[in-house]
Amino acid sequence: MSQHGLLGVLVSPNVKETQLFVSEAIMQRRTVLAIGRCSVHYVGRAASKLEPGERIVIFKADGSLLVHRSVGYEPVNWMPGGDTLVNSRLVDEVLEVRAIRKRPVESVVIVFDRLQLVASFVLEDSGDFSLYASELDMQKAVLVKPELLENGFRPITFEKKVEPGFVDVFGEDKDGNLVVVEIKRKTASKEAALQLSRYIEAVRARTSRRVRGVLAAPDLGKDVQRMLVTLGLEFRHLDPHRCAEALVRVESTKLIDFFKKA
Amino acid sequence: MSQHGLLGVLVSPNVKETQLFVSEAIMQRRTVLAIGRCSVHYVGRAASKLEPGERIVIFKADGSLLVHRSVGYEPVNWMPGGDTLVNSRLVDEVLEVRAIRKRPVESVVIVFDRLQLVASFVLEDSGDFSLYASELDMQKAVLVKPELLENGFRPITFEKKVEPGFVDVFGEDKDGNLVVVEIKRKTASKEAALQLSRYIEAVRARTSRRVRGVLAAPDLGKDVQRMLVTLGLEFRHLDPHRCAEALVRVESTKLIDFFKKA
DNA sequence: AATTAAATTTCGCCT
DNA sequence: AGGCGAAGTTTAATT
Repeated sequence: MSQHGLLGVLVSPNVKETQLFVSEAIMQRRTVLAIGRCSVHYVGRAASKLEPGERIVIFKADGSLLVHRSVGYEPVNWMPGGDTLVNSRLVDEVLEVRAIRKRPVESVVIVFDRLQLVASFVLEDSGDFSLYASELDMQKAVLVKPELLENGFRPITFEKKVEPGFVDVFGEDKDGNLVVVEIKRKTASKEAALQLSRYIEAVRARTSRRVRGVLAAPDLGKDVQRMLVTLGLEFRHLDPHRCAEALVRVESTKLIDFFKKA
Repeated sequence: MSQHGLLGVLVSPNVKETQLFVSEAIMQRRTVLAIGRCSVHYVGRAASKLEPGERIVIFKADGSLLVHRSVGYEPVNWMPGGDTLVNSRLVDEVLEVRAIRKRPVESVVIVFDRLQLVASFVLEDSGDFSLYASELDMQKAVLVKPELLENGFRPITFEKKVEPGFVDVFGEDKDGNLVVVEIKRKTASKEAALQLSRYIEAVRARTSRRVRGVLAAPDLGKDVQRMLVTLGLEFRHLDPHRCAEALVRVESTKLIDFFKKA
């Protein structure tokens, strides 16, 4: 296993030693943390200017960059990774770090005049990240546990291409009727109802069987219930959290098998 | 001025001293940085699990929290600030940090079993942040420099309510025709064209004068040019960057005066 | 409080 | 490479 962990720390360094430290660390594709007083200029899709102040700056191995202020979940300035090039230099007693990328063409320039803490790392991180109950996960939950939607429901396919777009889940109910299911992980809007209605028409054009349309979501938006009645569609409550629970109870191997045969 | 800057650093601390350090720093509303091996569990609007690995974790003064992996601009886990409560405790030789908030009810639990660097700060940051060339700024740019849109254009109002929605800019051209302008800061879509078309109809219903519709954007989406021709509308190239430049050249005082009389 | 529109949205998937 | 839609989207503005 290659070297990893904390590789170097500078406490209250001067600008010159910081430049040497940072330029080497970035060249070596390490993660660099810099806390200090800086100003930031961004030009690209828009343009922004951040006056001097103390911030946390992170330079990652993929070229991505984050500038964080003392409050707020979102970075005040940033640069996505990928084709971003980062380099640093000394200019008149200050440290200037430039990050530039093309497509879209944009650049972030950070100028430090005082540093409080600078560190570099190689983060060893192979841990899996799994997210449950996205819209896709809700589809899967209905497939592996159809009673979440309705008793006796038997799914046939999912993400099936029908002309106007995609049907989330397609199946049969206990009486043998075709069922088209549109799943939303948030409050379903009128657009969702109209979308489902278009699907239904496309399906009905290809069969003489009775076709039911079910909008499955945790909630219904304003006036959508009325619209569903008008369109001859049904609403079914579907809770993202219960979908997540249903998925957790299924071993991933079984889930993989299910989707292989689906 | 109150105490600020770097308040404490721990290099490769054990879990116990980290818990003491972190709990005190969070209580004092300081910014805390922790780099170490951890796992993360999130439950709330969705649910996620992050297996152990080395990450950068930031706890901010407002309760917000970020977990960053070695690559990628976005945090793998996070918590917005506001009503978030953060606390930490020792559990079986590991450090557990919990962040909980209501509305929406969600929680992030981070478990550290090894730390590489821990630090706390008070970030002194009063520097202004200004962003140029948002869609609103593009409207302003056209108002203070109408020739950005077209020679002889004279703006009358902006964000004027017309029935189907809002008109971005409303004015007259050099021949005295009414001009309705819809501004988009990105590639204009068909929807933008239809939106403008609806505006135009609403305006025409209230006047006998000739009414021109201009869609101003940096670019046109697929087939939108054809749609504009069909709808009898015009396209005008409008560059966000040039709008930003135009705004920079206008002193903020003059801009304020302009909008007061507008 | 709820709905809509924008975001330097990002990110994925499909055409 | 471009377009469409989802996101633990977030955020701000407006009804």
